[in-house]
Amino acid sequence: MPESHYPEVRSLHLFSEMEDDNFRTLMRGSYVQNFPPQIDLIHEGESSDFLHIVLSGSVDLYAQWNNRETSIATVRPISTFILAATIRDAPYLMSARTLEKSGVALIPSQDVRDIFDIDAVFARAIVRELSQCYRGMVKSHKDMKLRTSLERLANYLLRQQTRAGGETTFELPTEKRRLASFLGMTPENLSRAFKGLRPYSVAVDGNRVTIADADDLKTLAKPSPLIDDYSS
Amino acid sequence: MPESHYPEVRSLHLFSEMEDDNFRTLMRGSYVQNFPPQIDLIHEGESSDFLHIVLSGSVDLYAQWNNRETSIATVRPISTFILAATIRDAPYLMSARTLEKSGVALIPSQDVRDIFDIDAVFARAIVRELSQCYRGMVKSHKDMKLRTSLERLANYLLRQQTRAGGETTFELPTEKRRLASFLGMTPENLSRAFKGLRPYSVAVDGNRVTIADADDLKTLAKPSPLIDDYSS
DNA sequence: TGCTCTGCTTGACATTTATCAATTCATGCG
DNA sequence: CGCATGAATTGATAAATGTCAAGCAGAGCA
Repeated sequence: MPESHYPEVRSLHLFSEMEDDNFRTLMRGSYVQNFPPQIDLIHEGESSDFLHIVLSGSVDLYAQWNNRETSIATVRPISTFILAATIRDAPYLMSARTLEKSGVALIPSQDVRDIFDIDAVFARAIVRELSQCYRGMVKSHKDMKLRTSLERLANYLLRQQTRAGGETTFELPTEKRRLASFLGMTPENLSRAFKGLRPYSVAVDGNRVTIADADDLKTLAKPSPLIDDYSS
Repeated sequence: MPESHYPEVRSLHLFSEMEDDNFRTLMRGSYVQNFPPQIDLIHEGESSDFLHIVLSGSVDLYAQWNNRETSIATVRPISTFILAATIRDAPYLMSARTLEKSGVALIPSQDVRDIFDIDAVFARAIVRELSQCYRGMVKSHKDMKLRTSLERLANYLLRQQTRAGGETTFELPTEKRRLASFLGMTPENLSRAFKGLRPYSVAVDGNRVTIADADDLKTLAKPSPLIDDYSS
């Protein structure tokens, strides 16, 4: 990997505190690649040869079974993905594809495991990252099992509004078909769900969403930090 | 905690390799308690004061939202739960209640974090445990999003059969109402789903399930190691 | 034995969600 | 500009799932 990329990788929680020698060892074996949109980076079931880091663009994590497919998460810069598979040296449970033109760093899994064994600071950082991922997954699971699709959409919109700094109007960061898959519904149903939110002051025009009265929407959505706050 | 319990706790992957001094420090601050059935041990939203270890009996992890409740996992001896909350010093995302009379060890979270910071072997063991939990959660999530309730039940039964050593007939380890909640359906629907599996050689009598022809059932269930193999 | 409790099952019905087909809409391109 | 493409929407319908109410069955107990 060219040294010009070191600072941005180093700025990740995962790498920011570790020994410089170990960091440089990790980087030396790695490389950065640019991918066009819609390229499969990894596929579930494969063995995990590299830890991946999204440096630019965005990557969709998804899974398939019996000819069905579902989107599980979107990874945005700068974060890692499939850390758990790398650590356990186990097969990927999810596939990953670029959503747009994206830069991805690849660090050999074996190097990660080696450094993990000798750098306690790095190991602790991994624990923090993993526990965050775990809790995120628990929250998604609760969202899925406890809410109807309309409620999931309502809460999703409120989260996006927060991400957009609380603006009344904001852009959906993703295609609607993919959003539907992420929310566990069909594109047709997502369309209807948007209409179903109109009585709660939600208006949609293309990718532009307006929530005129967030408090009104919250009476339906009933957001909870134990499901919707992805920062804790 | 009485020293008589040390060996069984020590036998956990999480503790088996760590420094003896550190292990004893952890144990000294801990205690063991016996609980009757249906006792709430922790409740979601509370701060995580203790890492819990199930020594005997069984514990249900569940979550609530808006007056709805769903069962997320069952913890059986000897395993820990809510490790991620302990490590992050964050609120519990799930509640836990005893399903039967159960013995539980409680280790102060602050002690776990302290030892975690000074014992690299322990930190690594935590990583392994956490990554296992994470992958388990991903699998549950895929199960939920990619399969119908009938398919989830079919695969659940095949997993239970494996757990029971592959016997044609085995016992459900849990109440049907809780199984329904775990599988993300109502008890009524679970009843109907069992009937729906009769053409696939599944017979139910109370808690006793017979799968006459597992291959037949598999044509419906299409089990996949990337969803159903909880050991990897 | 009968009683009571609780969980399970069943049936009728309502709601939610998916599927299929057709149409509209936006976008890029020759 | 017109056309082709793929996404989004809409309507009609079907399938899956939930809800409500009633009945059934087994466990514990007097």
